[in-house]
Amino acid sequence: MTLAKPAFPAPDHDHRRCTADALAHAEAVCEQRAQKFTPIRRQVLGALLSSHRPLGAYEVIDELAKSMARPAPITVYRALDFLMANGLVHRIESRNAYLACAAHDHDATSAVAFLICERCGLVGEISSASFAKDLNAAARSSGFAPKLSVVEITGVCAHCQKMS
Amino acid sequence: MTLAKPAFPAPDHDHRRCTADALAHAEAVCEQRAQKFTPIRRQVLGALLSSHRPLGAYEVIDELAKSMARPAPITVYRALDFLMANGLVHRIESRNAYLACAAHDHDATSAVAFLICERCGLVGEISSASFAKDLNAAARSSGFAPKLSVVEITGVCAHCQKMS
DNA sequence: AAATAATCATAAGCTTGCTTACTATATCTT
DNA sequence: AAGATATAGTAAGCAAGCTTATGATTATTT
Repeated sequence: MTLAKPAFPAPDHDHRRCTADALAHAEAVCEQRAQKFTPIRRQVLGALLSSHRPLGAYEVIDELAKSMARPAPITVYRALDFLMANGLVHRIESRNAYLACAAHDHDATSAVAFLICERCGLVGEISSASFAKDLNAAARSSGFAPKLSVVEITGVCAHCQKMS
Repeated sequence: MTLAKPAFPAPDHDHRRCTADALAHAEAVCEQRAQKFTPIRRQVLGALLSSHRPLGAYEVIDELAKSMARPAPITVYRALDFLMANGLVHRIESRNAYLACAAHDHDATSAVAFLICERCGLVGEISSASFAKDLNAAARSSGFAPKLSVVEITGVCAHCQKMS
């Protein structure tokens, strides 16, 4: 069992830096692929990066409205589509919400599992090659050819456990 | 790796019986818990059992409308809540849809993974103790206390693979 | 029989997620 | 400079998921 990262956003982490890193990473990815990291795209990613919580599309709109003219839904959806296509944003299916990708290293193909804290709402990513293998093996054993896996685990994060 | 069941609904399975079994099981569960298996609850479960596809709430309404006065959304939601609370129906988060539980044997706590065929739309359940263990272990290794896992795997079922 | 609790019906409405259609602007290519 | 392409803005709207509020029924308890 090999875990990629500490996974869950610690309450005392350097969020300033974490945001800056993510934006820098996004820039790098876009440049590398000759994709344009336009102002709205940057702003939408910025909105998502402002917390480690998944935001619904309308929450993103609200967030952006604080610093610019309220964007139309379509504008935000286009940006979200772009960011997802480039692996910079994940969609959390169980919430119909979007989350800035925190793991700047996982390849697009490997399965990612999300840890969603039901207390604070923060979400961590774990990308364990081992459970993905097991999962796919279990699926295949009944003749099923797996493509895309959604793994979302709700529970209580380490920090919130201490608080109780 | 121990699989509980063949998992995916075969195209030629005895659906008549499969429906009857599920209804009988629901009746038994409700009686055992002194819960009332009322007509609407039965009908909603029946609607879901009519296919092995997850149905949205409004699809359930449409289905029921065929054999009775069109029920209001609230009526269906109440029945769905009841059925889910008693483990007779699952919610497929990635589809905002509901599925009659096909595995009448898994305990409420054990993780269930859904196999969703993107061709025929049918959904199978696998309840593998082994991957659940791995999943939980991976989560716990970062101090996270997992409660509810959503595992939804999209792909192509054995039957649809043969058809291509 | 009366009171309590559970269930269901009726009616209305809100929110969110997402789309279609069209125009304008910027960027890149030739 | 002209045309093509990608991106974004404007305006409008739809559909689905779900809720609130209230009153009627039915069952259960006392």
